[in-house]
Amino acid sequence: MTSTATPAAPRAPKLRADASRNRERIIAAAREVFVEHGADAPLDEIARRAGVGNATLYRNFPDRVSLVRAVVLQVKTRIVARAEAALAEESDPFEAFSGFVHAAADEKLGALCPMISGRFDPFDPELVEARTRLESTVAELLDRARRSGGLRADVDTGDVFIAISQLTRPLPGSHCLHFTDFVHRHLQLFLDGMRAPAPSVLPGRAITFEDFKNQS
Amino acid sequence: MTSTATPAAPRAPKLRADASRNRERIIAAAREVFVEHGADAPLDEIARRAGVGNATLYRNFPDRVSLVRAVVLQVKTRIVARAEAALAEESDPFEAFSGFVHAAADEKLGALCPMISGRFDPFDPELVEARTRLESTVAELLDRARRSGGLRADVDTGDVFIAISQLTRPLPGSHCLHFTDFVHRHLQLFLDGMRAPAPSVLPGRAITFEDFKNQS
Amino acid sequence: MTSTATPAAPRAPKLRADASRNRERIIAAAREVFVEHGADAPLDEIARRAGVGNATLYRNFPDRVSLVRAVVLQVKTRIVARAEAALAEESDPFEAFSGFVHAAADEKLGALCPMISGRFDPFDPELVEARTRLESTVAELLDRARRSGGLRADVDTGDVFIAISQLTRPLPGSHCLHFTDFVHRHLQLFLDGMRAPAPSVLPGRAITFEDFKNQS
Amino acid sequence: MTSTATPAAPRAPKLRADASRNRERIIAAAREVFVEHGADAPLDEIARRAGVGNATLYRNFPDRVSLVRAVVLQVKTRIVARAEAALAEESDPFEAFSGFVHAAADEKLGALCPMISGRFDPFDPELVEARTRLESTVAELLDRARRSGGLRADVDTGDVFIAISQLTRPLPGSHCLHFTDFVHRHLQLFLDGMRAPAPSVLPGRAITFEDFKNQS
DNA sequence: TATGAATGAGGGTTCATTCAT
DNA sequence: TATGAATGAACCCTCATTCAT
Repeated sequence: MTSTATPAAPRAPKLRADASRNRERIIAAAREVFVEHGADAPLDEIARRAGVGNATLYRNFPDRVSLVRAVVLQVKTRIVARAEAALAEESDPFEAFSGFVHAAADEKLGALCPMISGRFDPFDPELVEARTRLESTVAELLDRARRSGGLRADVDTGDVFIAISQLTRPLPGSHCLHFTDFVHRHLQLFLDGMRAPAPSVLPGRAITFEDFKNQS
Repeated sequence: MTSTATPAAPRAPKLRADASRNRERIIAAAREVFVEHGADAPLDEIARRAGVGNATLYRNFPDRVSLVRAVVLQVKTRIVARAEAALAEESDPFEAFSGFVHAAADEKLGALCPMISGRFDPFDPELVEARTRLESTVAELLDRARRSGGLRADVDTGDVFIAISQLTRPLPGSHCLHFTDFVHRHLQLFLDGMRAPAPSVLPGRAITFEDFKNQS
Repeated sequence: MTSTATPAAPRAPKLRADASRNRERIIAAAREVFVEHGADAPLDEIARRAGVGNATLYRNFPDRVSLVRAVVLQVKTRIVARAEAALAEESDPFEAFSGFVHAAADEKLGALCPMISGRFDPFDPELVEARTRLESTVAELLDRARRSGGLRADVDTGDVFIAISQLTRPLPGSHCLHFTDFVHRHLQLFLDGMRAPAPSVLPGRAITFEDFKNQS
Repeated sequence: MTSTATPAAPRAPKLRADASRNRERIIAAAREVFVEHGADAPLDEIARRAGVGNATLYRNFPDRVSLVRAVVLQVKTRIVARAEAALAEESDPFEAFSGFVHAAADEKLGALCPMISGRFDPFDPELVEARTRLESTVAELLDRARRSGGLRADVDTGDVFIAISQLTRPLPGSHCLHFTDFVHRHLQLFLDGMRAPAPSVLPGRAITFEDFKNQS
């Protein structure tokens, strides 16, 4: 499904079939390992799990940041797809938004959060594009939900993503895998807090992607 | 004599004045560094920031776990104090609870979350006592809020602490210190989601401390 | 191809030429350093003397025990060769045995003695095989010498190896390298004590390899 | 028994009773620990076992060498006593000598051997005196045995002490405490090899204390 | 190109020794 | 004087990264 038309690497000039396969396997392994062992996981472990030599990993991703970038990009792309699917739904706008949030959580966005410290290039075209698409799509979801009267007025896209990122981050000793149950439970509480009418005044102001532009 | 003045270490048998001072400075430094760099931060950095040699740190805390334990205990103790203060308030029960949550966030509870992986001894008397006091106090806060009609019925103490822990965890490249603004904003959204009447059905069941007893 | 030339490592699956060379150099350096500074000698010193980085040593021998194992195996193998050569001799059986003991001493068996504390896996196939071959060959040497009337009846293989090990251990500040002279002198005294007829009754019972099976 | 007239510290000007007791306890603990854990044993362990603070140990013995010196001196003194007792015996001269060797082994002389690397001052009066008394006493034992026709002519005091030292050194993983059985067995073989008439020609020449004067 | 091996820098920990009470 | 605490140097080991096949 993902491998046929990988939007993650649209500008790579001409990758041989096996090289491209290697690249994908490394990204997949990296995602797994990052989720399991955290962002400081040994790169050798990733290479091993991808079934390639460590030097192959370095050929594809000269440093850790560029590997993280690739993983982040892939996740972002998948989340955009989730958002677009939610937009296409016929259901109640708040429910569509709510469904998207739960779906995005399943992409383990939170697990990636600790990796962003690598300070990406803020002008990286691919990342900028992914972020832009993500923000506009989610903004549209929010707009609809707000107009339908389901969503309180004082929240914005940044609030949504911070909540998803934080509430889905794996707990440290997370061998407790039933932790997944917690996640959707608390996301739901957060979503309930976003419903109109607002029962309280929020401190600060609505957060947008502008507010953490340098972060991803 | 000296021990009564520092409620954080009431059981120290007989510690020399300077040693006790060092111990406190190490814990303080550890807390800072753990919050900034995570639980895997170099112990040498902690020692350096505390102004002691690294071996002094090891004398006081033979391994990383025991240092983390000390920090966790200190934070837990402080949060208990916050909870008790909230109980003593005269205000609306939900507001008291809400105020406690915001106050607890200021203790950087979230920063401790990544440390729990060290697998403490589940029967450690001091930790057990701190946890027990914490749970019972917060349970009382929740009960009052629930009885007053302010709090929805399907949440419990564990839900509160997971939310606080997760929402207050520092973002990775947290040079953005105005991130603190985010925290209270999203805690407030979460709190709003906990109000009665419940607008949705939560997945799973109410979480209590039992559900992560082995974790802290 | 390369493996046949080095009988010391006949089981290496496929080792690159330079890697194999490094491995041998590390073992050689380890043997030197162990003999000089004892089994607790810094591994960094061994790496330095072998002319490789310390991490290379760790790649080849993940822990100290595995390095010691390699050295022990090499020495054992060489001593077996000495024993077999002695068996092949035409001379008087006691002289053949005696010659073997002096030859084994030159392999610095004694220097290995302090290393056995590392507690090897008692079922390690290669070590077991080396020990078995060694014991059977030396038992044969002893048998012949005993049958020829040269050797007293109340000693066995274990007695021989303990004596060799102990009497050839380097003295602490062994800058006195003429110490080697001592060694053969005292081995000879010990050998003279093993001659028939026995002038005294030995305490305890004859020692075999069974008696320190767990030791090597 | 030993504490009443300690010849080990005859020149200490005026030691307070408790200070003197501390000194003795440290030496005793050091001997124990050296025998058990080797010559590199942590000094803190020795202090702990002696029931004193580590700084007290340093006050009495400014560095490791001086502590070792004290232990060696004590052991030498005790062995001299053994030799003098053997001289006083009425029995067959070779048996008297033989009995002394076994008795000296019980003083764990071998365990001290690894410690001598600390390079003592060769002119240290106390050490010189102990060595001189030891050598002359043992030389007398040897002379008598030689004259009685029991001892071969080509061995001397140094040969005896090297053999004792080496054969009584603890084997590395020496949790095997029945190892003690080995010791006397192999000492006996060595002694049998020293009997007259000599069945072989020894390499080198007879060793005296002169040959390792710098060693102890 | 892909690989396994080599490397050096850095963190964790221990211990001999010195300092302050 | 005797003590517990502090210190820094040394060692073990891991891992990101580079090199040679």
